[in-house]
Amino acid sequence: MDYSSWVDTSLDLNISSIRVKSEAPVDAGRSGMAKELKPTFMDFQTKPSSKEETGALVEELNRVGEENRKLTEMLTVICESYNALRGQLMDYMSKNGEKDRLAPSKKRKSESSHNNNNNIAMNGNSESSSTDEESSKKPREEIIKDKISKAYVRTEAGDTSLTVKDGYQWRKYGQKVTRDNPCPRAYFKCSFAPSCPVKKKVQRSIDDQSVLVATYEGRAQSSSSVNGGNTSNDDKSSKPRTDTPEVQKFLVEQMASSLTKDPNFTAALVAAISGRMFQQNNSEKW
DNA sequence: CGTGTTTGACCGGCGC
DNA sequence: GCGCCGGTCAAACACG
Repeated sequence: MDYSSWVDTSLDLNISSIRVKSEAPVDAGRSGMAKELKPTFMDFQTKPSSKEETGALVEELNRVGEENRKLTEMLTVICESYNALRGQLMDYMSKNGEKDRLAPSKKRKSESSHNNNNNIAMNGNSESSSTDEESSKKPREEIIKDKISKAYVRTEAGDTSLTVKDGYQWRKYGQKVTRDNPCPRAYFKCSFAPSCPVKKKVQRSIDDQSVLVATYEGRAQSSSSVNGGNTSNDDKSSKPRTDTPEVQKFLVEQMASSLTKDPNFTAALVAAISGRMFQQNNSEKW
């Protein structure tokens, strides 16, 4: 999936002060970043007084703080957009789910009945799939509460691991070869909190083995854990409390954490900031 | 040494 | 009741 096509990665950050020291003209058409940064570097060669230095550091601190604040705001917006998009997707899936439910299933009786129960209980929210083979031995009330959704993740060729990077922490507790798929199925528990009931199953698609099918089960308990791994199991009747500031903050922190750990994101961020600096330098000059 | 993974054993539901 | 099957447990192991 190409996320770059979804999100405009150009950052409107407050980085203008970075270029304050760079007064030397730069040939934007021909010079690269190394050339461009050279005047800034040279300026640091001249020794400022300690007062000036402190002022510069304070200014830098303020600038970084402002960047941090803007990034946080951006993440909040992204989070909200994500939730809105997910809602639309769920609506769409629920419409399609109606059709799927009418189709007869070759699965075992308990599984098909269970799926129907879930579809009803979840307002058609589960990602309906003819290959859905969820089985549950949970008490009735848990079945009603639990949500099941699927995610399809394409992996690189040669990647034999059953790891789906979804930004959450999982602990593998089992692996099993199932009857209808020669590829082993891995079982994960949410490791965010010991009491978190969310589980995940990951198995390669029997049709396309480069695709991992991740099945999310259950939902985080609202009291004991804020949101450990409930990635997409909410529905209209029981939306996650993303509207509370605490959860908003937690979600933002989670996303920031997972993003900053991603080298691709940091590289993109650096590129975006560099590009922005480059642009602003040019626009100031011209 | 703490944490996460692996893997065989075990358990419970279901069909026959 | 028995066997099959999916799911879970927990001891052993690997790793940083």
